Amino acid sequence: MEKKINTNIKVNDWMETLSANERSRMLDASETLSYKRGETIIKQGTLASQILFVENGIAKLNFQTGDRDTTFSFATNGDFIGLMCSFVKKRLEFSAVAITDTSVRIIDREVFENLIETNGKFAVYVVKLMSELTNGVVHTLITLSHKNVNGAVATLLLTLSRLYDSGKFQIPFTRDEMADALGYSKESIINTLSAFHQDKIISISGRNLEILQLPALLVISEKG
Amino acid sequence: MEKKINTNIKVNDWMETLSANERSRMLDASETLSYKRGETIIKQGTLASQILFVENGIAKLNFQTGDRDTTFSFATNGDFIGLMCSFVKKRLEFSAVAITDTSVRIIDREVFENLIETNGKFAVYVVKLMSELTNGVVHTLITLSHKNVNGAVATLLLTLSRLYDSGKFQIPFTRDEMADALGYSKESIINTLSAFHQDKIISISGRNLEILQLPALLVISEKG
DNA sequence: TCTTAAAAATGCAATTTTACATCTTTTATA
DNA sequence: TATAAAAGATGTAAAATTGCATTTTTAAGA
Repeated sequence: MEKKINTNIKVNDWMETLSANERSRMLDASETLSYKRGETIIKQGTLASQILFVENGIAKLNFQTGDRDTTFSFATNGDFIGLMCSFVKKRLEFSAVAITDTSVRIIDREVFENLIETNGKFAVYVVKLMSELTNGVVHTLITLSHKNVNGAVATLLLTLSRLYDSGKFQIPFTRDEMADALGYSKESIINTLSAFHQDKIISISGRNLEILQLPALLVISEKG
Repeated sequence: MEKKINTNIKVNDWMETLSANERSRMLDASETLSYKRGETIIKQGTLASQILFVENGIAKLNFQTGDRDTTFSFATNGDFIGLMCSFVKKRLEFSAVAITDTSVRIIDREVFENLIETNGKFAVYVVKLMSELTNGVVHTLITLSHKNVNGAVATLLLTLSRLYDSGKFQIPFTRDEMADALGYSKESIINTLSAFHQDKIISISGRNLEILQLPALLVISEKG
């Protein structure tokens, strides 16, 4: 397993700041668990006692407010899951749900924090990574709030397409969940998807989606 | 000046993780500058070579996308300005503008990073602080995207009221800037403020605002 | 496989938000 | 203080979005 990790460029990045000894200390304080598509990896409100790392698969990060469950970010191969929000005082304020079958390395937070405390290079790496991640999320959320439904939906579809690395995939959300993630009503989402379908920009049937005209979708995402 | 810092509880918090020696190293690599209301403290696109800390006053954090300038967070006495976004690779992706007369301690990023690298306690403190800040921003932005104009405006007014610690203050935004910060049109903002005024929930004249019915505003902020 | 509940689709009316035109007020500065 | 430019206000029509009612489709469990 360790060998597999080392073949992944994204992983190498942070592993390299750790000594062999530290590396095994972290791995010893961790385990890899597998999650089926749709399974909850970690739930908002639980103690923030673990750091999660995607070895394989895709997870979505949800923020619960009231009765809504809003997806605000994703994590895929080689990403920490919500690292920028993982060091809160008491309880986690986000959930993570597998949107494909996903294997996750679960690292003890105590050990992770101890590495931050004792390995300066690692600490700086983590701080920089968190900064980049936060920047990305803020950028996404603000951009989204200035788009209309078409733009928002197009953007989400493109994001998913990049995650799945394919123009053809199963949408990991109900229309209702997309509505919550994008801040629109369920009907607006449905109408928009239907319109895209009728305009032959996408082909959609239930959750099965295929992007037919990538350029058009890109324009809508930009201008919308 | 140092004495003044130490009387501030919020500041003590992080200063305490530093030794006297480290403290003076950081202070030696810093200077305090004063900004008039409206002055730009740091501009998006400049090299991310400084860490900013508010000694006194209030600053707003803006994110520029296209031609819009969207306020996504604030920093006040004892806060670092946009710490969660300050460690990006190259250039800053946010601006900071003083919204009251503000004195800012400007710390060299090299030195700050060096302290993270060499003082584990400080590193852990910074990581936790960044996590809390990111959580707050994400929460704010998501909540906002699920509100209507009334709710969004009410929420912003309440946030400002808390920052100024008063029910009576000058709005530090043009109506246009509020529109960008909240993701609505200028006219929607103007109409909403006028409606609040007519309903005697607030009293507004130009930028001079007074909250007349705090409970009503709280309800609108919640439900809207 | 059948049954049933959840999800998706659709049409339409109601509501919210925007966009535009116009006018007034404020602010900055010459 | 005069003047121009920016900001604010207002009304109305157009556009976007929501909410509701109803029907169809899909997916899960018995």
